[in-house]
Amino acid sequence: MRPLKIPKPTVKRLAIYYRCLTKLKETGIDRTSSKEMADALGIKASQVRKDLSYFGEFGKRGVGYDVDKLSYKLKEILGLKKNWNVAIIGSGNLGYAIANYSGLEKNGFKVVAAFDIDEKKIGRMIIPGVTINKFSEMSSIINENSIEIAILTVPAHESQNVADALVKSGIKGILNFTPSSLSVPENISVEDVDFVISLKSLTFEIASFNDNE
Amino acid sequence: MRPLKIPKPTVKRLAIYYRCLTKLKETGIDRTSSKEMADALGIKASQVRKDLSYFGEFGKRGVGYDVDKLSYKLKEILGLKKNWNVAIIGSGNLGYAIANYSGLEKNGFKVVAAFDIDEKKIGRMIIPGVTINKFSEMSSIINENSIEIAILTVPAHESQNVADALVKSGIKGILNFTPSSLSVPENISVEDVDFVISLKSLTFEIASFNDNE
DNA sequence: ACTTTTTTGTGGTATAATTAACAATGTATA
DNA sequence: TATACATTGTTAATTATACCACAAAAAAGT
Repeated sequence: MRPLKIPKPTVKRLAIYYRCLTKLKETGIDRTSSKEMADALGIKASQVRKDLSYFGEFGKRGVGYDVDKLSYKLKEILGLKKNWNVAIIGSGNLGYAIANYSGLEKNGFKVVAAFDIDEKKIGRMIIPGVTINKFSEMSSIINENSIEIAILTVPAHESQNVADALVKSGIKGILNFTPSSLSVPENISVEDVDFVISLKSLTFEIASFNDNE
Repeated sequence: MRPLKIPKPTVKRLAIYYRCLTKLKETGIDRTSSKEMADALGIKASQVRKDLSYFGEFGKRGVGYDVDKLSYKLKEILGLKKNWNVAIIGSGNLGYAIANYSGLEKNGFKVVAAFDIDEKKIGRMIIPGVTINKFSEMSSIINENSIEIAILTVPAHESQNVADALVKSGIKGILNFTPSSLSVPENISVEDVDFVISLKSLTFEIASFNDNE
């Protein structure tokens, strides 16, 4: 039982600290400080310490943090001590690209199933060893493979229906690449990844910068 | 010259309202309200009104908003009245998937150039009519085609170097798909899209939910 | 042993974002 | 025309997040 309410931005940063520590480890550095990490990430040292303080005391005053130890703690906090089986729902270009992204395996996420509605794609492999299945088999395959996370890359107009089916199949979290706001029960987590929205934030900033010069 | 400081979350939501209005338009609805939009998006009506109020008065009291008019206003605010030329930097799976994503063209973003370091890829087409070029040609091609936005999908260890080159080439904004915090001059906008971080937010939530039950 | 330097963890403060509340305004209708 | 209802724009209140400042602790130097 952990502290009840952790700010969302804090969670995102914890994942970023974890990545930062992994990089330090690779570089052979085994001790760091809140300042060093903060500078590398373009944030304030106090922010780093505050974020960590929600979960315990991981450093030594006057010294800093042991890279290995802090890294392990964050791994634990983020739920990354186990490997996660994920399914790709919608095996178009984007689904394919994500399934083949090396960062997934490297971070403990294993693509163990893929689905599509297109008859032509059924039976093909999305990554070596993982064939694309029909939606009708989704529920059973998700259960048989203990898949807890779905990566949703279907067309927008199908997203809510598919999400409903996923929830019924017992999925715990959805990484939503579709441009729809999904409604799901409150015990199901959804994370939206919407790069068109990000592009438009970009155009807003570029356009207003020009306006203001 | 517009109101100086608009909250970042507001900008993101403006883009979401714009999409919501586009959908309403397609459905043939020509009038809406802050409540209707808010409910569709799972937020509060007062949030919608507050966000819009930074830019003017677009509705009629007692009545609501004209879908067409508000949609046009948001298009204007977001800098979407013009079409934007974008370049794909790094033509791997992800770059390919993004270049071929129909949502880009639909929203006024045109992929007019692509780049890669891999000799085998140079000369191939990333989308019909757009061939992949060497990095060495980046600067001239960006200038000749008035490209203001770069979509960065190179491997992490190259991202800062490439970003520096992009800035030198006169790019205005970078959509950063790499897991690095880029440092750029303050007149350059960067938007990070990092779905591994989002995945880890998911595992955090799923794991802590289990802990707390 | 004492002083200086470093850096953490944290309580309090400042800033930012969201939400509520309501007067102002427009529509519908009896 | 008067009354009830709907919905905006905006100010005020609340909540959330980020930042600062400093005591506590550890190490290093004198």
